[in-house]
Amino acid sequence: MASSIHDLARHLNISIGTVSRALNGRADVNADTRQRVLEAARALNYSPNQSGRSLRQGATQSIAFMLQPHPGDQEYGEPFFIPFLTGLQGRLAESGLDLIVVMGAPGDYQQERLRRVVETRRADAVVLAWTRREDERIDYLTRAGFPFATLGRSRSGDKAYPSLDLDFEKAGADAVDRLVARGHRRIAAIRPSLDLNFGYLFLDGYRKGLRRHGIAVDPGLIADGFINEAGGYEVTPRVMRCKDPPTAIIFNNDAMALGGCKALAEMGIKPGHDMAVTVIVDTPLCRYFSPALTAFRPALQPMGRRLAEMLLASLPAFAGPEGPRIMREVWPLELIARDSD
Amino acid sequence: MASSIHDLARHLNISIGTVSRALNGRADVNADTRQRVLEAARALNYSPNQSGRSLRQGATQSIAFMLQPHPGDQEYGEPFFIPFLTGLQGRLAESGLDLIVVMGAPGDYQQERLRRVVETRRADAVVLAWTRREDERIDYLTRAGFPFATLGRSRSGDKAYPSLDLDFEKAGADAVDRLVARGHRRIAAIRPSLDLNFGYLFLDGYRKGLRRHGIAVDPGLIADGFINEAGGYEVTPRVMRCKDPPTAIIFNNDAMALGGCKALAEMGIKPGHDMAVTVIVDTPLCRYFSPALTAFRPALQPMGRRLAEMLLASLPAFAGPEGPRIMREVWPLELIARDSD
DNA sequence: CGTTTTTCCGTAAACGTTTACGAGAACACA
DNA sequence: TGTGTTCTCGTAAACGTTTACGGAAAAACG
Repeated sequence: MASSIHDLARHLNISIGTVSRALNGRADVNADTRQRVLEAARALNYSPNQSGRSLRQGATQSIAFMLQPHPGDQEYGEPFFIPFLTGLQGRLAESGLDLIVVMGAPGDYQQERLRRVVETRRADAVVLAWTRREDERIDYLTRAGFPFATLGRSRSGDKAYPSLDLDFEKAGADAVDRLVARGHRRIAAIRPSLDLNFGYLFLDGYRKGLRRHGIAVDPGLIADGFINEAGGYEVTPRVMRCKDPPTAIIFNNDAMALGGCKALAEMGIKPGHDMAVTVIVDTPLCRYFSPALTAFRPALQPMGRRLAEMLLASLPAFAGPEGPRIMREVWPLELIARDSD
Repeated sequence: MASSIHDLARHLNISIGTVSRALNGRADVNADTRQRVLEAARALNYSPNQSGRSLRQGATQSIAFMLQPHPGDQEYGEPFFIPFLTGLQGRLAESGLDLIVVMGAPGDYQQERLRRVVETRRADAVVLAWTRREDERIDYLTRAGFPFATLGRSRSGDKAYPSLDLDFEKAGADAVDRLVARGHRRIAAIRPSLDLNFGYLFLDGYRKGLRRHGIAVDPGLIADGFINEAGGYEVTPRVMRCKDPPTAIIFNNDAMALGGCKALAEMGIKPGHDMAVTVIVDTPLCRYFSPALTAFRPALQPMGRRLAEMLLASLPAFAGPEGPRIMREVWPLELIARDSD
């Protein structure tokens, strides 16, 4: 079934070396022979065996994205990543690279899968998401000298890898600004309890926003919960039990916001009416929820493209004339005002 | 960086053949030597180079899932697949197989990507979703003799591949039953316009359901639209312009339902009040939409596991003692009654 | 002790590529 | 014609594995 370069060579009565050179566009092959080789390749439906090629070249021509379902995602997962991956794959394909998405089991946080990908050299580089403040994966990859890029930052000092993140800090501050402008002074912040770095960035922005308006930060208005609906449901009552309860809540995650709204509803509090609700990363759920939730939206597909470019620029084999470059970018989130605040 | 089997052999002063046999658990190696090999492998942090192994064995130990963003999915994608993939990967991992998700560009319908995966032998089998009634991918894979399984059926007669599908026919009929029981006689059906097979199955069930109750099928109550929100928005008014308009609509897709509800709202029609709305495949959007949409829910994660099992059973290298078996299953959808009907 | 069997291991080929090297032929130039 | 250069191609090694084969040593058996 599989036609190899040997079949091609035999069919054309030339050596496999010449066939390979012709196929790979090397200079030292007669224009006429190259033509014949290309035609024969088409005719015999030849395409190079990736294993053979990878083995010889020491490169797999593919980039791995580590996709990690959160333990809570029993029924449906993150719609977040699909457009990001679409952008990523689009740019990678332009450079002849395949994108493979490596799934891990929920909750094992990728260490095992990641090691497997790296050690068996299944990909030439990896892309990580859900970066944590202290990220073992980043440490591991740096130690192993394996190329990677991240969607999101970590706290780690060394900046030896490309990364693209959203400006959660600014979004947090902007959300506060907006709420203050609408008359709120008691503003709560609810974020994921995991070590996810964006949770810290968000909180920094939230605090900065409050300070800008001379509002004291009340620890009673800040709460952490598991990053899903149940987490939001569980933790929202906590800030409501504050002696001086909030009139507005900023949720750092859409699922948590939905859980929070459910809790509020059970307390007889109506979002958009008795309580202003803002969520930091917009998803379709925010748009369709009732009331539609005011949210900050990322440009996912362009981000995917951009991170691919940054990764490529950091790889010697793909970097331009100036050689490998490491870039870090922070992209803005766009406020989508809706009905919940 | 990468320690090879040669390093191991040199370090232990034995031949690479023995090392390989020890690692692969073959019988003809001394228990003592095996022990030493395993320890050394641990110590030197050895793991086999996948390219070398694949080349020699002619198998990559990985299964590809073709993930295809629809052209309409600009901002967010299908949350549908993540739990399915979680189940799939979980079962595959138990057999030592990696799951790689191959992304394609939106709209090219996988032909190119699929060919690439198959011809460069990047995976040992593939899993397809979004099966069409006449599916070129299935034809191609059958012709190429490449192992695969599908989530969904196609019309094609030969059943030489494992497939798992949802019982859209029964769901369509059940939806009609339920609506009739609630007093509706004018029931519309809106489904995707692409050749997606589930659209046909759904419509068959819908018709069967109507007939069961002696209701004539009115072509004016059936409409096709693009499988996204815009499609639902565009096509819903069409059935409303029917001379005897429907009092209920069954949508074959969540996004189309949301677009349809938007169109209804603009006509001053309130789902759950002036119009019963049912959607065939439930997603979180259905749950959070207002009114919450009555929907039929699939058991995605178990389906993923099961399809993995079926695929494995069809592969000679993994089939049990009875040899390769081809299975086809159709799973029920569970009715989740909510507020929209 | 001789013979057969078993246990264990080394040798080497093979998987499908790419590529360094060298060599023959053609060509240019004097 | 002799020499140097350029084109073009074949040869063979290498990438890291697995595995068929054979052989030496040990064990079993008479």
